[in-house]
Order: sequence, then structure tokens, then C-alpha cells
Amino acid sequence: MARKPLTNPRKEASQARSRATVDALVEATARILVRDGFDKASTNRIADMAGVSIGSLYQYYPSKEALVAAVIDRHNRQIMRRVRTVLTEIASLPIESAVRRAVAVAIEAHRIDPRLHRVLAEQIPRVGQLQNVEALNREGYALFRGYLESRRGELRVTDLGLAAFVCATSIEALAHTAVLYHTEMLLDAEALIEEATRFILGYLQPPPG
Amino acid sequence: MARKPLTNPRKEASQARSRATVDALVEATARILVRDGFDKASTNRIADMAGVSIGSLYQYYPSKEALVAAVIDRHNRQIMRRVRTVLTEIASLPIESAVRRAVAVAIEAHRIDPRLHRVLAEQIPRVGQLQNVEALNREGYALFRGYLESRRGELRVTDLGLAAFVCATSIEALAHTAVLYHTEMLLDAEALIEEATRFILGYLQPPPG
Amino acid sequence: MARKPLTNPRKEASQARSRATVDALVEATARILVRDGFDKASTNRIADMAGVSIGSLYQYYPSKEALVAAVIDRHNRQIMRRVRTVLTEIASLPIESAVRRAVAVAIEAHRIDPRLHRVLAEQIPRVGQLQNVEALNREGYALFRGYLESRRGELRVTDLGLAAFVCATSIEALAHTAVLYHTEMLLDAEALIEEATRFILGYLQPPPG
Amino acid sequence: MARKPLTNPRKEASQARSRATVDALVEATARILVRDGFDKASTNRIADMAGVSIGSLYQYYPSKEALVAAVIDRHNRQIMRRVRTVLTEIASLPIESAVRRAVAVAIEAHRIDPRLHRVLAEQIPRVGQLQNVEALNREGYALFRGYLESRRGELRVTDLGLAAFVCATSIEALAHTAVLYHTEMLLDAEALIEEATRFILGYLQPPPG
DNA sequence: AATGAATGAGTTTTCATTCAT
DNA sequence: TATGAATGAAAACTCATTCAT
Repeated sequence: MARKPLTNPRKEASQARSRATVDALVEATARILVRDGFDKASTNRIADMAGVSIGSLYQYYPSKEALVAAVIDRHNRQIMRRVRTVLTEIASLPIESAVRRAVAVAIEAHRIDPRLHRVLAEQIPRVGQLQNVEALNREGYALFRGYLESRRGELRVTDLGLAAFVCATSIEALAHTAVLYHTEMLLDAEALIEEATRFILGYLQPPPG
Repeated sequence: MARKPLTNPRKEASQARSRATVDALVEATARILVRDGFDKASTNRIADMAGVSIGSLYQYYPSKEALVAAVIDRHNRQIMRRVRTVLTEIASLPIESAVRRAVAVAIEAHRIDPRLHRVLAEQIPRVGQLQNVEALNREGYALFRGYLESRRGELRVTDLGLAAFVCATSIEALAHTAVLYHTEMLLDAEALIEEATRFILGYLQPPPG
Repeated sequence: MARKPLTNPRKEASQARSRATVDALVEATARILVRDGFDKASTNRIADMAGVSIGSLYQYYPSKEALVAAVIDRHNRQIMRRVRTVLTEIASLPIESAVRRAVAVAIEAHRIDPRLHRVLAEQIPRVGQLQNVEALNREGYALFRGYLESRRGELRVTDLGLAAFVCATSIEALAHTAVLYHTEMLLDAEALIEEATRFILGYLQPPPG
Repeated sequence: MARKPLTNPRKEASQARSRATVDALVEATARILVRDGFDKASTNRIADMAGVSIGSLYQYYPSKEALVAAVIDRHNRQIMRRVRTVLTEIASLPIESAVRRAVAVAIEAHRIDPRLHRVLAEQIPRVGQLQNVEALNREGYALFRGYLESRRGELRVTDLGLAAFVCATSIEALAHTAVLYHTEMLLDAEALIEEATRFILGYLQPPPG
């Protein structure tokens, strides 16, 4: 049996007090990550900001990486909760509305905590492999592909795997870049959503007439 | 006058011997970055791998960041040399060929040194702002926008700034993701290029008929 | 608000164990300063001699300078405790006894730890400004001036500020030089004290008759 | 036979060009000592400021200490040339004028290059033992003692060695402190000289009447 | 003689982690 | 369980000095 990786929390923190400690630690880690970046996020500083002794920190997390992993996990959960809901809802929608909703939720998801998202996106590959942003993209891709398959007849594309890759990657990139590096574009988010929707539809749908 | 940023090299290597030292340092930095990542790239390790004393390292570069900046610079130069050439050549091509070439060169550029590219893309923000990947993307965007403007009459899109953003961001993301995270897609690179080309064209061109 | 100077200790040692650590560090610094001089006093050596890890050293003092400042502080406190007491006591004494006591305490003060005193006197300027030997001299000067003012009627000197400067500077210099560079003079310390006393009195007092 | 100490210059620099190099080196050392202090005076910086290659520096001086020693030496020579002249001239003067001239020359000597004097006084004991400021004081003491002996009959003091020590030490300290730490006193240097003269005379001379 | 590239021992300092209380 | 003092490996960086050219 595989040994528990060192990025897993040490214990489940059943009692209320422990729960509060754990929350404070993760929250403090996120704040420091945002404020100072990964390299400056020392465990002592995290414990300090969490108002917890360094000893206690190590009672709940076996390493700095484990803490960062917990932050990633929390952030990812928040994003995926939203994305999953929406990508499930669109199952019944016609393509145009479906794509529009998908684009909108991508932007929305990136706006949940953009500063944290940026740090995680930029500095995180170091921590585990499966918890990073890539994993999210893969799930989004899979969900979107499911939708495309259900609408296969209405599409002009044939390789649905490839099409889902193209769409999911582009939507993610547009949302990511707009939210993190081109905030001015979000002043008129509707326009951006419209443009991206037309972009995707021009690819997926057969030409009219 | 602004203080010299600590990411600039310290002195020019004039003699042949010192030129070799500097080259060895940059090369060693790139190798270690690829092999071990930014955090493990200590100046001592770099000097060691370059077969140069730590003192020599600091004679040419004032910090680890300066070395990384030099690597980024070298890599960016390589990429942009290629990209610039191609995006200039396409000026005379019809849209379809132009887009196909643009997609192809994006992939090609990411394949120059994918492992290095990945490290740089993921860990750059710490070093200067102007030499990171964003700057590249902006230049690609500007070049592509110039092309679109020269073909304005043949396009269905009206906001060319927005359109260039959408295209450049997507092309870059597709190339980036395919090269770095989905190498299996490159087994049939032609197919990918074709798909992406159709994708972009479906957006830019008015529907046929 | 002014930034905390780097010569202040980092945190107060509260528990008994840490108090011992801090003491050991200051003591070790003093010893090395005496034995090897400022330049050879590396933090590693200090930690080593204190029997403390280098990490602990930096938990309490942010730099070598801070440690030296602590040594200076401790030494100055010892000296001034003695000097202040005596210069307060002499208030009620007639001039001759007062001067004799002042001279004696100056020598005494320099003998508290002459070798340390010498190093500090010679190498202090680098550390803070306010804790160096000058500050001490100024306090001695002020105290002595106070005494002169209370005896103004019995003196032949008129500019008491100048007179205090002359006396305090000379007494300090005689004590300093004798203790640090002419130890043979201290074989008959009484004679030196007598001579210096006559020296000062010849200046302060009106000629007899 | 004793090996040449490492604080002696390496060769005598006979030719004019060598002479210029040596001068530039000593001058640069003095400047950096004044501007940055002993610790910041690296040989590379010195060579740089002297406009000489580091290799050449080591052709003339075997170590950093040797350079500093040369600076001390040059400074001391300047001071002693002046002091010696004056203390020789006073041989024929009556006590009062003699003391006044001695005090005046002490101040004058300290004003030759006060900033350099301060650095040397404060940070130099590290270099050789005989070249430091103490050596100067000793010579001043000896000269003054010679004068006292020639006037033995006119003095009330009996232990001339002790008296010379007391006078020389005090005069030096007053000049030193006034010049380096109480420049405001030099606004009326005459007053200071007068006061110090009365001070010394009150001690040396028998009471009038 | 002069140059300046190269050296590397030695210094300061940080920070993840352990463990006695 | 919590605490925080203590640890020490490892990192960045300096600078006196050497030596090939």
C-alpha cells in the first residue's frame, strides 16, 4: 500500500477547536501567498498570522507543501462547485445558450479570488501534480466534451475530443488572461462574453443557410 | 535616475575567456532550471554545473534573479526571432494561409525548448516584469492585430482589438497546452493545426455563400 | 514612525531558558571581541562559543551589530551605574575631595573590563551613535558641570561649560590612557590620582593666599 | 633575521610611473577610508578608485593592511613634521608661550585631515602596533618631557615623567575631542587655546606670589 | 610591468522542522 | 494538546588574493 503522501493533512480535526485552528492556518496561508508570494510564505509566518504556535501548525500539516495543497484544494473546490453546477445545467440548453453560459461561468470562476488564483496558477506546479490548475482544466474539458457528445448531430465538428480541447482551452485562456492581465476588458464583460460566444459558435456550428 | 535593477548583468564580458564563462553560466542556469526548478537552482549549484567558481558567477551576475533573467532573455529572443519573421511574412498571404502559418509558428515556438518554456512560464513572475511571457504575448497580439487591420475588408469581426486578443490568446493557449501538457496531440500536429485554423477562421471570416 | 534600527534585539527573552541563551550570546560576543577583535567576531563563532546554534542567535539578534550593541550597552550600564553614584555623592563634598573622588572613579570605571573597554573604544563607531563612548563622556561632563555650578563661588574659572569640558575630557583621557596603554602607572594608582587631582584643582581653584 | 613584516611596501618604486601608481593607491585608500570606513575599503575598490588594476595593487602592496599602514604613515608624517618643528622651536620660549604654542599646534595637527584622523584613531589598532596614533602620542610626550626638564627649576611639579604624561595626554585629548566631536568649540579657537593654556600652567607653575 | 579573470574560503542569514516543557 | 525555544542545513554573497595572458 502506498504511503500517505506528505501533502495530506495529518489528522481529520474532528473537534471544533481543531477545526478552527485548521481553518485559520489555511486562511493565513492563502493571505500570505497572495500578499507575499510562495517564496516568502514561511511556516513561521503562517503560524504567526494564524495566531497559532509553530508547533501546532505541524500538528495538523506535516509540511509547508501540505498547507499550500490545502489552499489549492479549497480554492479548486470553490471553483469546481460553481463550474460543475453550471456545466450540468447547460445539458438541456441549446448550443448558443450553453456556450454563453460556459463562457460566463469561466470568467466568473476566475473572479472568485483572482489574486490567489494568479499565485496558484503561476507558482504552484511545484506542489503535487494533480492538485494544480491543470486538473481543473481537465475536468472542465471532460464536462464540456460530454455536452458536445449529447449534441453531436448539431455540430459541424467531428473529432469531439479535439473540439472539446480547443474550446475548453480557449475559453479558459480567455477568461484567465482577461481576469488576470487585462482587467480593463471586464469593464464590459458582456461584450467579452458575446465575442467569445460567437468565437466558439463559429467553430462548432455549421454555417447558417 | 532609476537604480539599476538587480536583474541586470554586472559587467559585459569582453575577452573570449570571460565570454565563455558567461555563456557557461547561462547555459547551466537553464539546465538546472529545467532539471530541478527555480527553487532548487542555487547560485552555488549553478556555478558548480557551469564549472566556474562562485566568485566568477557574482562577477557577472549580481543575483540568482539576474541569471534567470538572462535565461529568459535568451529564450525569448529565440522565440521572437522566429515568430516575428513568420508574422511579417504572412502580411502578403490570404487569410486562410496566414492563420495556418500563425498557428504553426505558435506551436513551433513552444517546441523550441518546451521544458525550459514550461519552467519559465510557470515561475517567471518573480523576476522582472518586462521580460516575462506576457510581454511576448503582447507582441504577438500586436503583430497579429496589424495583420487583421490590413485585411479588415475581408473579415466579419468589427472590433479588431478584441478580435486580435481573442485569436492571439487562443492560439497561444492551444499551442502552450498542447506542447506542455498534451504531447499526445502533437503526434498528429497537422491535424491540430488544421483544427485550430478552422477554429480561428470560423470566427474571423464571414460565412461562405 | 522610524524603522526599528537593526541594532535592536529582536525579541525579549521571557522564559528562563531563553534568558540563558541571550546571556550566553552577549557574554560570548564580549569574549570574542576581546580575544579577536571586531572583524574576527563572526556570528558563527559567537554562536559557537556561546554553545548555541546559529539559528538561535538570529532569533534574538538580527545582526552582528545588534550583538555588539548589546555588549556595549551592558558595559556602559556597568560603568555609568558606578560613575553616576559617585558623581552624585560628591555633591556635598568640598572641591578637593570631590575632584579626587571623580578622578578615582574615572580610573575605577575604566578598570571594570579594560580589554573590552579598549575594543569598544576603538571600534565602536560602526555600531549605533547613541550608545558609543561619546554618550558616556557627555553624561560625565553634564554631571561634573552640575557640580561646578553648585560651587561657582569657590572657583576661579568663569565659563563653567568650558571648564567642565576641559576637566571631564582630561580626566577621562588620563584614566583611559593610563588604564589602557600605561598600566605601569597604575602600580601606584594613588600617586596618579593625587597628581591628577592637583592638576584639576590648580585650574579650578583660585591660588591660595 | 626577522622576515619583513607584511605591512611594508613591496618595492621602492623608483621610476616616476611607479611612484605615481603608488601615490594614487595611497590616496585612493585614504579617500575610501574616509568615505566608507575600514570595512568597506576593499582592495578591488581601492584599485578601482586609483585607476589601477588589482594586479598592480598587489605588485606594490602585499596586503590590504600594508596599504592602510601606508596611509597611516603618510598622515603621521604630516602631523609629526609640524609638531616636531613647533616643539623644537619652543625650547627657547618661556613656559607660558611654550605651552600656548604646544596647545595650538596640537589643535592644528588634528585639523590637518580630521575625517581621516578620526577613522585612523577609531579603527586602526588592528593594523600594526607601532604605527597607530599611540606612537604619535608617545613622541609628543617625549618631546614635551624634554622641554619640562630644561625648565625644571621653574616648575612646581617634581615627577617630570608623570607631569609630561598628564600634560601631553590632556592636551591631546582636548584637541582631539574638540576637533572631532565638538567642532562648535573651534568657532572661537583662541578662547579654547587660552583656557587650555591656563589649565596646564595652573598645574605646572608655582602659585604666584 | 600591467591586466583583469578567476578563485574559494569564509561570512551573514533564513527557514522548515523537531522536541523538551 | 499546545507552546515556542532550539536546531542546522543550506542559501546568497563578498573580498583578499593569485596567476595566466
